[in-house]
Amino acid sequence: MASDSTRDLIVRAADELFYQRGFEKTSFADIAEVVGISRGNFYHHFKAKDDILSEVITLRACKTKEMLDMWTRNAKTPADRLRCFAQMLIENRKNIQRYGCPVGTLCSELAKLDHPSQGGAGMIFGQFRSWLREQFEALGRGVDADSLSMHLLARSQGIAALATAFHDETFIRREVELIDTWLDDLKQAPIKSRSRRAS
Amino acid sequence: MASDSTRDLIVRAADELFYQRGFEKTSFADIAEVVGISRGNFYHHFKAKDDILSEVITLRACKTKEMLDMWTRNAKTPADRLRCFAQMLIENRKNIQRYGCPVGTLCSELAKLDHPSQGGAGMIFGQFRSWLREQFEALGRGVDADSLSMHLLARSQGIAALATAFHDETFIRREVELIDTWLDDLKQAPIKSRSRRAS
DNA sequence: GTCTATAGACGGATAGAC
DNA sequence: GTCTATCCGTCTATAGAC
Repeated sequence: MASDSTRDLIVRAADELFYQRGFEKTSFADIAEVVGISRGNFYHHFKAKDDILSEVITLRACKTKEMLDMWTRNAKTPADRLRCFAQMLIENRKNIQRYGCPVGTLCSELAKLDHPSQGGAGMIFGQFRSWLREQFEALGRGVDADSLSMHLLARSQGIAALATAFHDETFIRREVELIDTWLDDLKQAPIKSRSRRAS
Repeated sequence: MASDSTRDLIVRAADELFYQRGFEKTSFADIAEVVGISRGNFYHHFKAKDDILSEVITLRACKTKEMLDMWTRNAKTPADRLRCFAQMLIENRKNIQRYGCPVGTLCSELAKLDHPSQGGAGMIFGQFRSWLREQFEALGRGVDADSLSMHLLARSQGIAALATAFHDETFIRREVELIDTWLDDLKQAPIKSRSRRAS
């Protein structure tokens, strides 16, 4: 994975550029310039731009798995693991304010392009969704674990979106704190997430 | 605003295409084809693509104002008005699942392009933010009205982002119901939004 | 004659593909 | 390195209103 082959260098450079400039806006020349190879050399490794995108998605899926595994190892309780997820927003706050969430913005762009790799990008969301669901299940939320997972995932996406628009770091910290509070309340309160409306 | 002048036809067509395909991907030829005019004709009305974007943002700001005014008129209580906002996600669910939130995706794209109109697009978020804050203030939340406004705005953005990725209409409805419940709880509970961590 | 709307052709630049 | 397609932006020409 951390190989230094030209092919891997291309994928890693494309990964970064797709995030910072978007898929459509990133040209072969941009990637070649970063890697330090000629454009002609390119088609020796990838015959089309879409092929690079596929590999970038695979790379991101691998990095996501590594991160989730690390959280699973380092944090001992499900609640702490969920807090790791929320904390990610603070750790990556600079990039999020500039470029948004790497997964969310890629999915959004590919959706508008109606690109074949839409589903692949969405699977990275699926990785988070499954991992979060496992944590909520371990927290004794067997019934609505998936709903809670999607809810938390959505909150993180919303925070990223507004952080990009308003460039407000305080907002990120405040919302992450709200998530932590929500997780605390979740442990005490019984099943409450859906149900009941006052009307 | 609802004029049929060629200029307005261009702006309205661009508005739709920017939403569906993205700003970068939409070409003059695309817009001209929809409007039914020649490309050469274009530059009599707009001398650059960025000028169209500016007008599209202005148009969207106007439409947003009209919508907010309508909610203010039609719903009598602040709580009902806030529910109108959440309900918007359900009403626009089809388009949201396909293209995401018009405001969020435009802001995200312009941020990656580092486009001069970034701020203009962000101002549409600002319209929602101000209007929501007014409702929370009217609800007796003078202190944290802006935080609550940003929180609700973020939730709506997160819902839109995941709805696009997973194409799940049930998820949208469930999350909107959660927002309604949250609004109900807000009326009863005193100031609770920030504060207190267990740790 | 002047002004405006429209059309179409041209050129420079760039991107993707080979 | 080249080839082709596309796109942005400019230029010129035409037609009608006033």
